[in-house]
Amino acid sequence: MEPLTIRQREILDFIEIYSDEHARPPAVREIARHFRMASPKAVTDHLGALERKGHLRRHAGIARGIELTRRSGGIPIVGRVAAGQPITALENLEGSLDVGGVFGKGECFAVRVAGESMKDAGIHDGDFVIVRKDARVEEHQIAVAYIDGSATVKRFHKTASGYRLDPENQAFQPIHVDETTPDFRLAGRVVGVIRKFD
Amino acid sequence: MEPLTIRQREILDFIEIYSDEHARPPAVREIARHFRMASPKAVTDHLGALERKGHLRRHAGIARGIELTRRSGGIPIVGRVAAGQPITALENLEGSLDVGGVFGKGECFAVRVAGESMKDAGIHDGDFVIVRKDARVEEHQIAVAYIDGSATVKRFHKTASGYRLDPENQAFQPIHVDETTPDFRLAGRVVGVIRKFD
DNA sequence: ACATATACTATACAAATGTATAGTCAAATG
DNA sequence: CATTTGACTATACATTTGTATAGTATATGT
Repeated sequence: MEPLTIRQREILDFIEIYSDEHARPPAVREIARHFRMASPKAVTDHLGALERKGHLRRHAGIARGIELTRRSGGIPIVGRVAAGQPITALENLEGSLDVGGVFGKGECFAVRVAGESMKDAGIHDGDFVIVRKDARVEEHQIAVAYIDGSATVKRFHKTASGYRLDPENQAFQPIHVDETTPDFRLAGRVVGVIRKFD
Repeated sequence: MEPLTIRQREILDFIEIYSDEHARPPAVREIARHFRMASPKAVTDHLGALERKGHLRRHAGIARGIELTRRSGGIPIVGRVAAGQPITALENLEGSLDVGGVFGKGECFAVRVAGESMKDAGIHDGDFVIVRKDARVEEHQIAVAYIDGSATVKRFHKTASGYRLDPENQAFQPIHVDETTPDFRLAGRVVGVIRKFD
């Protein structure tokens, strides 16, 4: 997707925040007022660029006819991850979860948990963990890591030689990560859990 | 809260559905068109009534200035429940949880769990359980019940003399409910759990 | 040097939209 | 039976709002 200019980013952010706060999109002149622009044309030029780059759709003639294309269907659910593919590869998508704003505004995705290796943290087989890509993972926080083609949920620690990924279940062993570990990457921090009954 | 007439309910429903589908509220004349009304005044009369009854707020002079008061912040969070008060009494509200559409469209609320009596079901202290008021509670499902002024999360069973509410933790005892139990009521079925980290 | 894109100002116009006045009809209410 | 309320029609008006034309200035790439 074509990159945004700084100004376009600012305006897109404003539209998102305004939409959240007011439950309706802003009017062209409200955007202009916020950025102290003297002419509505300045805004429509930006809206045209943002529409061309695929970030929003405009409905001609109707008041506040700005429709954001992202946020429309919730966050993607990532399932089992095939070797070598990035964790958010479209091939792995199993649907989406409309979680509203519970888990903040960062870019999130959900992973369906397989197995009971985190049961003492209250994370069970079939649960969805919500992962924030932009959040830094600090010592002792729960994270999703990507090791040699498969995703795993574990508690994160730094060690002398690299990292240690602790399960929360005595029946499982910690995973030690160092320079020799093939294809290790942190996907993001776990910011929540969702379980659905029936 | 003052009850709505059939027509007012229809119009409120339309505004909610339209807002979901378009990510903006409808215009007065769009509502009129949908209901084949010849005058916008018919709609503003209804909007006035809906505003008076607390279901929406209008912002004078601005296009599509209808703000729904319910869905504006997600589902309500109910905390500790004082004796004799209904579980959704305004006095008990501790905020709200914007859960989007994950748990369906029925009327939901969230209860913050206190204690570990359901830990074997993966429901822990501090978790939010999502309760659907309109869902029937069947044998062996998890439900929120309201007993003599306090809310509790338990697994539900019918017995010869009434009901049994089972904890999912051996350290706790089942609760037996019969005709002598004061003020027993099922609040709704638990359709999900949410846990937030940090 | 020239074309192109970004980022605007200034002004104008028409359509979309909120709101109001005046009145009708029927059902509910005291 | 008079009054109120709900649910409208018909019409009008002012504001809000999207959109367009014309033009300026700056930076970027060819």
